[in-house]
Amino acid sequence: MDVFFKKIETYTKLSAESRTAWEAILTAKTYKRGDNFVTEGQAPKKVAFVVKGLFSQNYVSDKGEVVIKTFFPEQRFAASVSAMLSKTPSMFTITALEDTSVLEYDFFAFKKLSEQYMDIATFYINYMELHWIIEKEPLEIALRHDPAGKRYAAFADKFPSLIKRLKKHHIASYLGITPTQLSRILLTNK
Amino acid sequence: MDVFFKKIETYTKLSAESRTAWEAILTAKTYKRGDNFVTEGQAPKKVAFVVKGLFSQNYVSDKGEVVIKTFFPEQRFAASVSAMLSKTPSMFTITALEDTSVLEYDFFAFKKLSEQYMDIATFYINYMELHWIIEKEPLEIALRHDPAGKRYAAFADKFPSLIKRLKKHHIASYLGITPTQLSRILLTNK
DNA sequence: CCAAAACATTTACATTTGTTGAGGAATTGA
DNA sequence: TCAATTCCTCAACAAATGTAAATGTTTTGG
Repeated sequence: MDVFFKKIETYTKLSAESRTAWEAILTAKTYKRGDNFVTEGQAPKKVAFVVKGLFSQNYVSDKGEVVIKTFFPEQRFAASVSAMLSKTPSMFTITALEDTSVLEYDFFAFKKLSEQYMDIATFYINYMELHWIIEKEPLEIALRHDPAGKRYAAFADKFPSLIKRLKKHHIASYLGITPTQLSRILLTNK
Repeated sequence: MDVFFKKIETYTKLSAESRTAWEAILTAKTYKRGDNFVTEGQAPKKVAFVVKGLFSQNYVSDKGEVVIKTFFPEQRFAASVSAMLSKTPSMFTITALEDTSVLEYDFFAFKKLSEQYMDIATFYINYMELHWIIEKEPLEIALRHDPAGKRYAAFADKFPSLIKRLKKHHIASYLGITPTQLSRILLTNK
């Protein structure tokens, strides 16, 4: 539990009441490797803070190709946010790539807290600013402009430890290329 | 001015005080086609609500290739957000593709208002949720997975009026392809 | 209105990436 | 442990996209 609020406070300081209120909606859970936290087609309601382990958020095309959008390692908040916000079935599945223990909470309960406690609203704003804006802007350019080799180098540079934990085909799926192409890239960079 | 607050209220209802406070930091300005609202390398501070006209936000690579990340037509809020948030030089330029009239305000003055007035914080949250999460999630998948022809079709489908206003090379730049390739795609789809 | 600049298309060739299928290595779960 | 499964790499060929250069059209600013 401490690790949770310690992480929260990297976004903004929390009052004691806010902490207590948030604590009240937290539940500890574990997911075995291969388990889904969110399943495509269902309307999700929960956010999972990853204490230990690793989730991926992925889309499966009609042809069965898997495209990974994001990895959620330790201390990240995993959720299919746009599905919750629009209360529609999720286009993504969130899967445990490793045995994963989390602290879960109901997103709408959280939203209510954010309307009640200004510091929780501030957390939410700061979280979105960092992870949905600051981190995504360069990525959007790279996806349009950079060849996969360059995107791999950038990913490896930013998340060296993740690279070691991931299967190659997961990395390929995140880069939007086939395992074949990733093999070629790794050959070239050797 | 009315069109501004009318748009705001599509995100959340605003109290009279909030409106007055926000109104106080608004300035009307115009940009001729080709003018920059934000220039790469500078630390921007302002947000521009587009009343009439069209901006593009683009990145220029070291080789001089232009990659367009977003278009800001009427009633959108144009800004290089991550540069402002992190108070670093912008990696993007925001340019007027047409003669454009805007209502500008200082982003940090706005942030202060959002800490003071809960309804302005709610606007900011709702705005980010819609434009940075709900709209971006499918795009991120498409950029990784869909060939340019399919991305063109999706763009044309979602913004039919924009397609007519834009030069082909701007559309190509938004899709992350060359004008040559866009020509081929348009040939095929004919 | 007109000359200059910007834009769009096409062709030929190069590069990147995808597809399919095969073989061997690593991993896993009973 | 060990058989089954999953994973990785590689080869050969196919498709998508990039590059460069030529040409004709459109737009634009004076």
